[in-house]
Amino acid sequence: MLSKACEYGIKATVFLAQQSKDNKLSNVKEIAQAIDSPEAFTAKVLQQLVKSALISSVKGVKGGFFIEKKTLKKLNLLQIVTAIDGDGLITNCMLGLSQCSEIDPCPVHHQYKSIKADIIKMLKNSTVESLAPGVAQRLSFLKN
Amino acid sequence: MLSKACEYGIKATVFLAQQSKDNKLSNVKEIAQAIDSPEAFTAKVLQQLVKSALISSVKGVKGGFFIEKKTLKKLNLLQIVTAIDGDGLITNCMLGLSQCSEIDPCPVHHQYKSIKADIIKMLKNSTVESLAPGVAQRLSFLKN
DNA sequence: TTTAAATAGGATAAAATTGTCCGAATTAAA
DNA sequence: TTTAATTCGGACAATTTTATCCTATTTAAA
Repeated sequence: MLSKACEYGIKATVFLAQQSKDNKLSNVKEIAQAIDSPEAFTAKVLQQLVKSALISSVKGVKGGFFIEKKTLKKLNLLQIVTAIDGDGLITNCMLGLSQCSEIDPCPVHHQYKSIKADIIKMLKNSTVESLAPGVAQRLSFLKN
Repeated sequence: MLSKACEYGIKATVFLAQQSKDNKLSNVKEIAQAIDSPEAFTAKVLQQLVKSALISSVKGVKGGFFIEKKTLKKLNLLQIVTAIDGDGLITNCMLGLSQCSEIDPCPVHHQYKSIKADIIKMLKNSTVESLAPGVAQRLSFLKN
């Protein structure tokens, strides 16, 4: 469903949402530890998210990553997924047909349509701000 | 969501369901053409499905693949997905946590739960026998 | 001004997935 | 009985994804 890069990206961003509420910066090492991910690979993913302007970074000593207050209000998982994995989740046919549509559907097009809509709705409704408190209160987890 | 191998496996099986109703065998070349897939790779997938006993094969001249009448009645997409991709779709957490459960959930566990259930239900309800007629009548397609 | 901590970015490596090739075994038909 | 069409199985190759490493750049603080 989601690539590893995307999984890390989501977890990192939810972690950052937590920290950013307290105006804290987090560096790659802290983030990778918090979400139990490979440090260097996570760094690449974070760079991608910075380039996509979903998160922000400060270079140099005492630098790190954070999410702008303004961004925090609106940032949802669909934005992260799209930034990292592209829009395949939205556009791809379940059976991989390059042209699968209402008119020329694959055999499961109609059944899959509503599921895909639910996935997108779920991702869009999941703002990182709404997910962060659960993690802070240890009601949900970013690692085992 | 599904691997390429799995996509080919599903399409091949739906095609075979069609042919098997007329007691026709199909060889790899025919199948690969019908579903627009790489021949040698498709052969591997078909071998996997034979080993899993979801489809059958006849070796030698005039040989090929087919689905037993008995099997045809019950064969659904979940069986094919599980045979090729394993049970990851059923067991995996959306964020890749190795231990994600009702008690120790990831941040999207509860939201994803019902979607996952819908996907599984959809796959289980999609028997190849139910999908084949649409393809035969050109109401749905296995390739563009 | 020097040092050290941090992000940025490029090159490379490892692993997984996707895809190809070839020879062995099987079997219908010439 | 030979031939040719076919599945089967192993080895290999290409591509993509995942992951690591190293150097450059930035910048706060000693």
